[in-house]
Amino acid sequence: MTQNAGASEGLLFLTDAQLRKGIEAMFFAYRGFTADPDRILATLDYGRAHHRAVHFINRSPGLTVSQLLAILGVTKQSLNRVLRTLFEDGLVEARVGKTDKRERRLHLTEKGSALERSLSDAQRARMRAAYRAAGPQAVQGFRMVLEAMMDPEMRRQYQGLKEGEA
Amino acid sequence: MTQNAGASEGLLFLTDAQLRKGIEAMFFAYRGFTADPDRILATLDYGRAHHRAVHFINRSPGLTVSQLLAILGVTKQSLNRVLRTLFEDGLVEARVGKTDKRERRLHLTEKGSALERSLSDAQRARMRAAYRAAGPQAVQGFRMVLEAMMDPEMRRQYQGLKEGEA
DNA sequence: TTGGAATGTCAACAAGGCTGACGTAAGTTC
DNA sequence: GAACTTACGTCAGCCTTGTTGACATTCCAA
Repeated sequence: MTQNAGASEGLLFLTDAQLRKGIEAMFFAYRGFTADPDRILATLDYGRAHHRAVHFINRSPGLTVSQLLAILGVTKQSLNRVLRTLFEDGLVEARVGKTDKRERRLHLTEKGSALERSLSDAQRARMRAAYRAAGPQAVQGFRMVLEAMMDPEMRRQYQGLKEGEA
Repeated sequence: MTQNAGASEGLLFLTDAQLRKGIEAMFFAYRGFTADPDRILATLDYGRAHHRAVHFINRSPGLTVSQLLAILGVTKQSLNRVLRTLFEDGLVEARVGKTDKRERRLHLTEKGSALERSLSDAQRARMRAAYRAAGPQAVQGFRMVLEAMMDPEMRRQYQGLKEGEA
């Protein structure tokens, strides 16, 4: 079991135990991944749903409600509840679409941007630390495996902004 | 901002855009990660909470309620709701501790094992596919980054069964 | 003009978190 | 042996975030 590598191709290490280890790694790491933003959000009476909305509005300013819906994969009723509080609290504003007036283009206000920054700063700090600890090689692999794990539709969303600036 | 790489050591690639890409990778990949079990669970009227419980009971048969509590990081009331249905449905059984009779050692029944297998088969299949697509190198890195992303306490849980067989 | 798309909204419900309070059995300590 | 603590369960109530179903409005497009 120790190192029965070198079998054929590169499928060697795919024992059930190895795979289970990967599964648990996802589980525990995701907890860490959300822990810092969660702490900030809790003090502000927001939840992860707000975080996600703010994140993607920041990523793609001017996106429409239905685009956001597709990214988040929730029902419009669910999203609307969240968006409403973000409007009310002045974190997000909606501008009527120029060509199609039915659309509501979503943008962060200054206040919304500030929250987004504080959340993503925290999350980036952890990500940065993990990257540093693991090294450049590892980061490549990390991204490759995660990308391969996505549903094709989500992979498209992920690559949407592509290497826009990455 | 474009490519101010090559700075010092290996921190070169840690632009905010790169980090954000990593953050989104986690988000979208986690969705894929849970998608297959979720589908199975839905048909059985169970949820992720049940999955998690079953997973860790399978991993460490005979663990106590408080150990499970520590791993899952939820309140006992919350866990109990889930455990109760698992008892009622005959998926999990509790045996009184030998040395300490206050403890309830948790075990999967045959039925519980069957569910666990069906869930983890699905999840492993996806993990296996992702690993294959990404290659051996990548898997190493994937695990390293995830591990570095965990809270120390969780990392201990993760390493608890350590390379028990991995 | 008519159908469908984009959006919002009301209502009701469920899962799965949480807190607080209380109870019981069984170890542990003095 | 009394008193404290631990392991666990339970009742009650609350919150967030997801769901379905139904219905209304506005506007684009054929």
